[in-house]
Amino acid sequence: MTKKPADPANGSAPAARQVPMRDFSRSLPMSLLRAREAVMRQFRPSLREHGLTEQQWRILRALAAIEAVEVTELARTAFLLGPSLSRILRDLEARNLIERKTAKADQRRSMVSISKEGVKLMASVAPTSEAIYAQITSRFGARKLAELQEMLGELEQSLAGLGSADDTRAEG
Amino acid sequence: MTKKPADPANGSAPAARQVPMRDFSRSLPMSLLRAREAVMRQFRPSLREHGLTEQQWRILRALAAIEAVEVTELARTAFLLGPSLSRILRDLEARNLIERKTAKADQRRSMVSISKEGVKLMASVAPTSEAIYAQITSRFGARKLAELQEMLGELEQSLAGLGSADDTRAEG
DNA sequence: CGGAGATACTTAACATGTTAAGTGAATGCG
DNA sequence: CGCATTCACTTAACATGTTAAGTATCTCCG
Repeated sequence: MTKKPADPANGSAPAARQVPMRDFSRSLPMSLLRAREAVMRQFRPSLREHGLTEQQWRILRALAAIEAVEVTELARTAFLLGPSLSRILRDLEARNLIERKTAKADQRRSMVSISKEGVKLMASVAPTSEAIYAQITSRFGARKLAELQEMLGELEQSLAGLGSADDTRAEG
Repeated sequence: MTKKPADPANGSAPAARQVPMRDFSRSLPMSLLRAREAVMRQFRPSLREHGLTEQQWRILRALAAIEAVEVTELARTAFLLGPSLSRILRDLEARNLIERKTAKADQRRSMVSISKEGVKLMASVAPTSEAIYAQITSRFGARKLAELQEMLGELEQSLAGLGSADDTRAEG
């Protein structure tokens, strides 16, 4: 902030092209990000109408399939970090969409389950969500979709255990 | 919050399995999220050592290839929303990693470029970054990687123009 | 020329991502 | 038993994602 030259013809001219790298727009992380965004863009409006975020929806879906889970396992299932999950559960509980009980055997654990209201909300969202998914499948092709997911799974596998030894994140 | 029953044998018992849906852990968004996370986990530690976040690194890389860009085009290139970019540019400018000049012809536009310091930082990060990318490529297979990215691109294409007509997001 | 509308950002507000630290409860071991 | 360690979460702090609103500038048409 010492100076703010308005004259383009001086020493502070852009220092571009000095660090050759791959075209980052074609990097794997970018490809994955763009693809995921393209997919999520289809779902967000519908979720939004029901007052749900993508992550809240993930949690409800994870809970709908089971009786109750510990927070830690829910984090693994919904692929959320502990702190995010903690906040979201607090909000979902305030909205009476989920219920929490401390485990009898281990006072540290808290068992989370979906409430009747939560089930009702899910029931109202699920049809649209399934329809959108079906449309995506039909657009892209069911076979190609299966192939893609197969490759994504392989990618995940091939990188498992490469990062730092301590995986803070939720992964099976 | 009217009641908080501790007794499991009552009407508030978990209401699971009442909304049949696909196993969400196998949904496309989750597959993409997990795959991307597996990839990014490889890069984050290195970036972190250099005091950069993933997004800051994207911006620097986008800037390294050109003389200067408008903020809006940079958003498109780095695939960031305007508000995110606005904040990050403020911080990167404070750290003297980028420079900004108001465009002469149009006072609304601001031209962004990487600074000499920014170039130096990039030069110190790039080797590790490239090495990690090479390792990922080798682990997964160069051919498969190309295939995967091809499919991701096709997925993106097949969904283009499906969402709401007004695409706020940065996309070509 | 002048003001309505469009543009290019920026700010604001709220939710999540990410890492580190904190808290209370369980475990293991001397 | 006593206490250090581990465990299951929660809080805190900072950065980004996401949508809406605000600001300054520019365009264009009457």
